[in-house]
Amino acid sequence: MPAAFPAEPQMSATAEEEAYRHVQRALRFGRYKPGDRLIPEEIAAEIGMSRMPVREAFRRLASDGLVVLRPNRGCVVAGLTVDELYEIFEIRSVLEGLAVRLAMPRIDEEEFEELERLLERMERAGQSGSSDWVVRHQEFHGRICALSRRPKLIHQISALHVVIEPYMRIWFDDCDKPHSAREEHAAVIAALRSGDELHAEKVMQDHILSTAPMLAEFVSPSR
Amino acid sequence: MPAAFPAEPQMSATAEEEAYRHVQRALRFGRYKPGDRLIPEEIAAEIGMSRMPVREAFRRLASDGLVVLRPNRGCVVAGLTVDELYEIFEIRSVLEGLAVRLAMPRIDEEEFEELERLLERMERAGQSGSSDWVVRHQEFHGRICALSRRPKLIHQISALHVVIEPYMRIWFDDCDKPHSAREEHAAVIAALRSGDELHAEKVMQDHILSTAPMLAEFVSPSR
DNA sequence: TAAAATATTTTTGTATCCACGTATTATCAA
DNA sequence: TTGATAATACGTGGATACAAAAATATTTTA
Repeated sequence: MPAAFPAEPQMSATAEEEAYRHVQRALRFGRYKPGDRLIPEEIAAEIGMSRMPVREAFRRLASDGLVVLRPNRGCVVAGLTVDELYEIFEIRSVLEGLAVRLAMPRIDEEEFEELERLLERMERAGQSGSSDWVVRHQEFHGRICALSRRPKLIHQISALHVVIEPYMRIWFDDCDKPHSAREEHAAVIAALRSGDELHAEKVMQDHILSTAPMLAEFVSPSR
Repeated sequence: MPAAFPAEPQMSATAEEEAYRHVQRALRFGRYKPGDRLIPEEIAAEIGMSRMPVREAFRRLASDGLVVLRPNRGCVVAGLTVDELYEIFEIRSVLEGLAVRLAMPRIDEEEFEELERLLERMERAGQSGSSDWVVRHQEFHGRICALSRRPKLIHQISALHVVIEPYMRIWFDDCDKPHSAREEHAAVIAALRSGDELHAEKVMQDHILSTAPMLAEFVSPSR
């Protein structure tokens, strides 16, 4: 089974890794809000370790764009402006488009059925209103990306999904109807089945770009 | 003047920043080779600081893919396999293609002339055989990306250029003839001038993908 | 009331210490 | 000799205490 996202839980080897996962998780689920200050001491105490590994984790989180580190001013939860959100969706559109193009030639029937199962799960999560939908949605996109067998590509796309996850949650909670997502994603599968790589790439690009405006209302006006 | 890469030198505010720049620079210029171990103590002594900021810098460098951090085994200079190199070029092709597409509508005559000047500089650096060519080449691509006015996009592309820089240097040193680069880059400018966004995007994509195979011979067989 | 001076809190970095994993070397048996 | 194994040196990951510098908050002064 190729690498996919969301990343499956994994025993954390080092303290830094634990701190990284801990804070990332909190950010993904929106436990910290944009602008919140993250105090190394507090977080260290929370997980039961010293400042050092937490500070190291901050560097990685900053690199991921989840957090902003300003000299002598500490660590603050990053918020996205509307422009930044659009930019991320533009980037996602070409990266996931590429993933689709590369994945296409090697998808077999079994994998198509897997994708359809994932679509089903996403649909069910959506109807039950649980914000599990966001995870299922990531799972669906992650599965397709995984089929490209491009580790770096998968990693980059995954990182972008993490950044937008909090906004996806707010969005989904606010408009709980399963909206047009079902058809859009079904169309992606259909395009994959078509055998036309460039067409499938385009469909994925359009799908991603079409969701950006819907989300845009829910970004924090911060920054 | 919009942000571009290579990043212009900047007073390092923190020790971590200094360590980060120091090691990144060494890696870009190939002072450390893939597989080399980086010992925090040594590097700290080299710059005149303690281990902590160096360790933090390592996390960022690892996040950039310049270095591999394995638990209890420390920090090792990352090397690219041929597959990874190709993957990076695939990613570059769609990201820089996107940058071109977005930049196109807002390029004015002045900026075209600037690009032509940069092309000229690159050409001269190539003829003089100085490995300055690599920097000029980055400058050219960086300028075009900058015109897209997408900070995150620029940042991501820049990070990829840093990763491939050592290989570009080896490549250039080994085949010092100015090869077909001149025409390729002139074609990019021409495509930008054409006013056809999708065509320009395609030209940039093809340009980038065409250089990958030439470089592929020079990747370390390490990993 | 506004500006200046002072105190406080945070952040950043240093120095030092220790437990533990890894790698290397030396030792010993086949 | 050669291969396995034990001893050792080294580096890593982490803790902790401390100092300097910067930012922030508070008080004093004009």
